[in-house]
Amino acid sequence: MPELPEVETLKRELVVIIGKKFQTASIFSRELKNKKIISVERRAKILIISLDNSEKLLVHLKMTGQLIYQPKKGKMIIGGHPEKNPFKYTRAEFLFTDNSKLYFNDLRKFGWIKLLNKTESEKLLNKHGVEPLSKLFTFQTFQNLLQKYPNRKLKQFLLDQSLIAGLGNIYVDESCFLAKILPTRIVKSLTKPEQKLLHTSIIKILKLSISKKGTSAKNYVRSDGTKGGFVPYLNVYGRKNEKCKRCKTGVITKIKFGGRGTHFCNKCQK
DNA sequence: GTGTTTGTTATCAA
DNA sequence: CTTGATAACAAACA
Repeated sequence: MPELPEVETLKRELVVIIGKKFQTASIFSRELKNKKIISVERRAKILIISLDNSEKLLVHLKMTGQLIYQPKKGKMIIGGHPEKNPFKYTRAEFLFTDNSKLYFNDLRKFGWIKLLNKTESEKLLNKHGVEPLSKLFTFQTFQNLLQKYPNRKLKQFLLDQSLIAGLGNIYVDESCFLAKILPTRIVKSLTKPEQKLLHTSIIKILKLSISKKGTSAKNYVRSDGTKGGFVPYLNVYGRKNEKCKRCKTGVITKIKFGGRGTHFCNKCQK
């Protein structure tokens, strides 16, 4: 599930396409032809590819999207295996004038690519809340948000993209684990030390995952098709019935909560 | 055939 | 206004 660290990884890897010019494209072909890419950025879980005419390609991978860059003579390795070309689930492909390519694959078709002008893209991006890795995400900011929605369940609060941008199911569960707080808690029940710990835990877990190039739990892969390296560092997600790495006595419990798979240690998260 | 997986939006209800 | 629940989208997998 591409969340902030996964999209951030792609953003950093895709600096290679900055300066390239579109030769052909399977979507928006007329609009993109001969346009040059001037930047690649990220906001929330959205990748932003800016063009030299102030329009932007916005990419959301949703659950199973992939963005794969193929250098001129590069070989494609997907999930450790050489992949047939073209991919089975390619939804769009872009050819640059130097014959390198960018593929957008998406098995479940929830992902999207939009070509928007400045106003439209700003409107869409501004719906999102604070970037948790920006310096705007201070403890004060976090506390103000918590106070604004006292009756929400913690997990629903953290998943709300309009409040804090970029957390998804994996990193919400992992952040709560680090902070030793149950995701099922009501926001207003958090003590100030818990709020503080949760705030730093969110930042810590996101940074750590980015340093490992994200979590390849299912379909997510890096821009060269290889997997991210964060799975061994997961403490709760995908570890149902396994022993807690921290307290060594608890068991990772998985429940359905707010319609989502929710993981926590039944001993050391309170 | 059934349930599960999840990001986001829409819709309805209390 | 807040919150919560459900469906919708879609396809694979157990």
